[in-house]
Amino acid sequence: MARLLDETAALLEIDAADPFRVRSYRRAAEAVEQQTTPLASLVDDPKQLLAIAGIGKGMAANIVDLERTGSMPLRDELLTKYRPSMLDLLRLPSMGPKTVALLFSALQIENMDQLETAAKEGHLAKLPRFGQKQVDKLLKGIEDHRRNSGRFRIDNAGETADKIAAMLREFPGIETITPAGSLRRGRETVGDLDLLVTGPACEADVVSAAVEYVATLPLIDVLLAKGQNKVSFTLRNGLQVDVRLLPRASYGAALQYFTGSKMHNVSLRQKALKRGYTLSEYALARLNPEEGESSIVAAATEEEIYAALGMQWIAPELRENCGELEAAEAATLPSLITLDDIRGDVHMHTVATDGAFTIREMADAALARGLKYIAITDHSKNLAMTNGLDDYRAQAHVRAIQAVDAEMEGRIRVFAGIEVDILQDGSLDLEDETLAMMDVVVGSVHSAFQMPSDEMTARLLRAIENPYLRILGHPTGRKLLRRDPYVFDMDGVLRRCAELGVAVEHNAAPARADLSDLNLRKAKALGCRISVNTDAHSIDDLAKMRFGITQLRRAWLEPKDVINTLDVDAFLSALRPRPAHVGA
DNA sequence: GCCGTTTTCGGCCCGACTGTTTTCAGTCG
Repeated sequence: MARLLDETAALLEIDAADPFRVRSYRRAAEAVEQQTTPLASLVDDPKQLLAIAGIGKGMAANIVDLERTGSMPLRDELLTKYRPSMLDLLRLPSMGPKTVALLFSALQIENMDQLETAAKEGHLAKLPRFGQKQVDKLLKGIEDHRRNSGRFRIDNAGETADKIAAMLREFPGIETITPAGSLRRGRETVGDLDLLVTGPACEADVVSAAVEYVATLPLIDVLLAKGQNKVSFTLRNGLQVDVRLLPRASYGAALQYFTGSKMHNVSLRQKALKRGYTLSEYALARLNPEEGESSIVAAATEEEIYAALGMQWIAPELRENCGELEAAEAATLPSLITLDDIRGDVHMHTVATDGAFTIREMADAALARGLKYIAITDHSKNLAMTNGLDDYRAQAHVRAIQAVDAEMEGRIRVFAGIEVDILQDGSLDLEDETLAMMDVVVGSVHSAFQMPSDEMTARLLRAIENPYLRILGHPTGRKLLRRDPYVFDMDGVLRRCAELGVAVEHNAAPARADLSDLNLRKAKALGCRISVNTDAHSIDDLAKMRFGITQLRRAWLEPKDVINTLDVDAFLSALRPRPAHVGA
């Protein structure tokens, strides 16, 4: 529904509608996307729809139509004038609604193939604002779009940011480099990289030399723009990088501004205006300064700016215009979970299956990271390609893990576990006798392609009834940028997990970002015990915990919401109790 | 199309860069 509303906004824009009307459709799309209760249940009660900020009478009617019929009159009408394929064109660089409308009215161009043909055959030249440069840029844009229209994983973008930062630091007088944008906000993926740079070399009178240095970095594939203090370029993998060089005095304002999100900033600026200020990327300033009074109120740090607006400083992960501004005004922001709060990591692999290190090596590495307990959870036999453990090997592996636990002499506890496969019918692929030996049984689905949603739901519901299963591992099976999540009744499964005391795992590895922040909020609301684990296959993977924490923070989670923050004894008793007949 | 300590009309965030417009429109973040 959010996508349909967003498309309608784009079509309205192409139709040259009132820009504020367009914005209201965009706002409604965002509001719809943020809902944690199914819209179907709100449709029958208009009061609940109208209670959502950004949804008024007209939009509520649209939402009811979308829910009941899958479309709405305005969208249908616009689609008789324009084509859905024209929306793809908006993704090309320097292509906005006006240009798309012009191309359609003048040359009947309605998709990317037609645009490419027209560009190559020189038909564009007769249009206003279309010189050779514009045409070249467009052709390059089409090529890039086909090669790489996706976003980039946060860990890969982070590594790239580090690499560029190291090069920038070579320039004398560049001191501080901070990634902003969605990387700083901790989104799972980023569309581009925003790097803010400051230091003596960035002061207004000398900045041009530093700009020149940035614009000639050897890793640049295409230089897109070079301004007084901004350089934009793409890398060979298609990632766009925006570097901004700013004086110290306004660094906080710039950091706030370029961290976003857009909707957070728009709301913040509105609040500033109501207080008689104007906020830009340079400063928070008085609208009408008294004679002889400086207009600048705050600019050097983010803390000053939020404080001057009567707010607590807001962690970047929360800046999505999702209630954080109101909470900051009321001083009721949550004390978000941090990496230091994490004491255990209970999902990892060793050389016994598809890991790269031994039990002892994993334990030593975890100890070095300050963890108090871990669980070794290698694969079970159904994952033959990983050399998965059958009952006999799994039982021997338990004894090997217990031996390492003894070797560690209490410096870190090493629990015996297994990542048991949940089969098609919802049963587990090891005997109860084997599972009974495990401290931590993580149940995971490893094959669910094209399984209907209701079968998948039944499979998970049956699996979590097994009394030995203590953690539902990477529940959605999602692999970011590679695979769609398994589709099932998420609410129903989470609710049953909460009832049974089965913990739900948030897999910290960026490639396996399982529970989106939305689902994490749902899990919390439904009373689930949430466990964050790295699913480490090597000692380096243990560092990925920080990406998991970022997603937890985006879901407004505090230490008490995650069981891995507990001491070892409390952690074990937070898990579903093991069946009584196991004995002492 | 939404919204209200300026409440049913008249506002709605702010600035930089590009290209080719000789004064600024369109795009972008």
